[in-house]
Amino acid sequence: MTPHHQADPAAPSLEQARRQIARYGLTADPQAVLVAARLMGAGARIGQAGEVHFGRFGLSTGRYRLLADLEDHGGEKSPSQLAASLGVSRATVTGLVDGLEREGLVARRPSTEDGRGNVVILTARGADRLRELAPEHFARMQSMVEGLSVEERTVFLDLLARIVAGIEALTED
Amino acid sequence: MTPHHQADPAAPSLEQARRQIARYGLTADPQAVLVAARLMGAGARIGQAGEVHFGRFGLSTGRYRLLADLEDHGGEKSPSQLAASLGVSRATVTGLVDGLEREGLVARRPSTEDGRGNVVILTARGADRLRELAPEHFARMQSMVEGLSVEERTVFLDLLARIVAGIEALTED
DNA sequence: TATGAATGCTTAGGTGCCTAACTATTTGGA
DNA sequence: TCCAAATAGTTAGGCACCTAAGCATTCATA
Repeated sequence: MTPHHQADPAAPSLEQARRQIARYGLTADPQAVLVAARLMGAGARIGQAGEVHFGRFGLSTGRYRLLADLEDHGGEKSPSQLAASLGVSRATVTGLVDGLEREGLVARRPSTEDGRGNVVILTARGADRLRELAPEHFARMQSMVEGLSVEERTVFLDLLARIVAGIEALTED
Repeated sequence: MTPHHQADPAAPSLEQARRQIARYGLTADPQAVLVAARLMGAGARIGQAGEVHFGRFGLSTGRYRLLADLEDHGGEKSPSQLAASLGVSRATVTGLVDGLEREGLVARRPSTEDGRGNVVILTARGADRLRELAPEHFARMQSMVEGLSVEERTVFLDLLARIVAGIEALTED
């Protein structure tokens, strides 16, 4: 490793934050900005790693979440409900269901109660897929946070929740 | 708020984690799995919020990062260098530069040293854009983490770095 | 010196996510 | 009762990201 090796793009330095703030004569706290920047970088990293992880099982993060949510609800749910519980738009659910249906992991049935509505059901093949990936999935999830003790994980959960609550500062107004 | 209001999709519960693990007779630690799941959810949330945030200034997260990186290096850098420091593929840089060039925020010039290479330069318009968005950008970044004290932020940075180091557990092998 | 390997960038095609607009159906109020 | 508003789902178009494959140019070496 040379003294000038490439810095981790997900981990901007405090110096960098200080420099950026100074350039425009602002008064923001460099440490606070650094935390925000690191979190954004970590978020991107985690997202990409998640796609690789679920890709092993022929799924994506979105498709896995839809499948798991379906299983958690007796294997049957409307697209609108799925959109609400996954926190994505209905259009995204349409796309996810299209892909999962193509692979036979879910199926669409017209709703018996509402002529406008559909119901997405988990097929046997879909349930199988979830069962097959579970051991490796949970093992890897667990090893990801193995660098922290139980106490540290508790602290982390608390701090993370409080920052997540602050995310709306980015979007509000 | 009703007693059965929709749970935050980014915040799965410990109960949910326990249930999923139990369903397949596994022995994973529910708390560890919860931390991993919450982090993945937070990552997605932050990513979306970032797009909204930068969208205010006619940019995206990727385009902002490219612009800021360019400014940090004297306003001139090759696509390959940009890809390395942003942590994305060269193909992605091509797309980002295409968009930024269309809006006149950067320009492409052939490299004088390497006939194969380009140099991306920050235009005056691009530097203006960065200067205009800086006050609001840093203010919002700061408010995002305002729920934490300085000491808590330090702890958070440490814990986050150690979990980020564990991300490769999701991808390795 | 000539040629194959490495490098720089773009293109093509895929996925996920979004918003906005469109169709079909249901619901509710004048 | 009837018609407008709300709701369910899809489609269309956009952006960011990826990998793989394609050119062009430069480098290294036989």
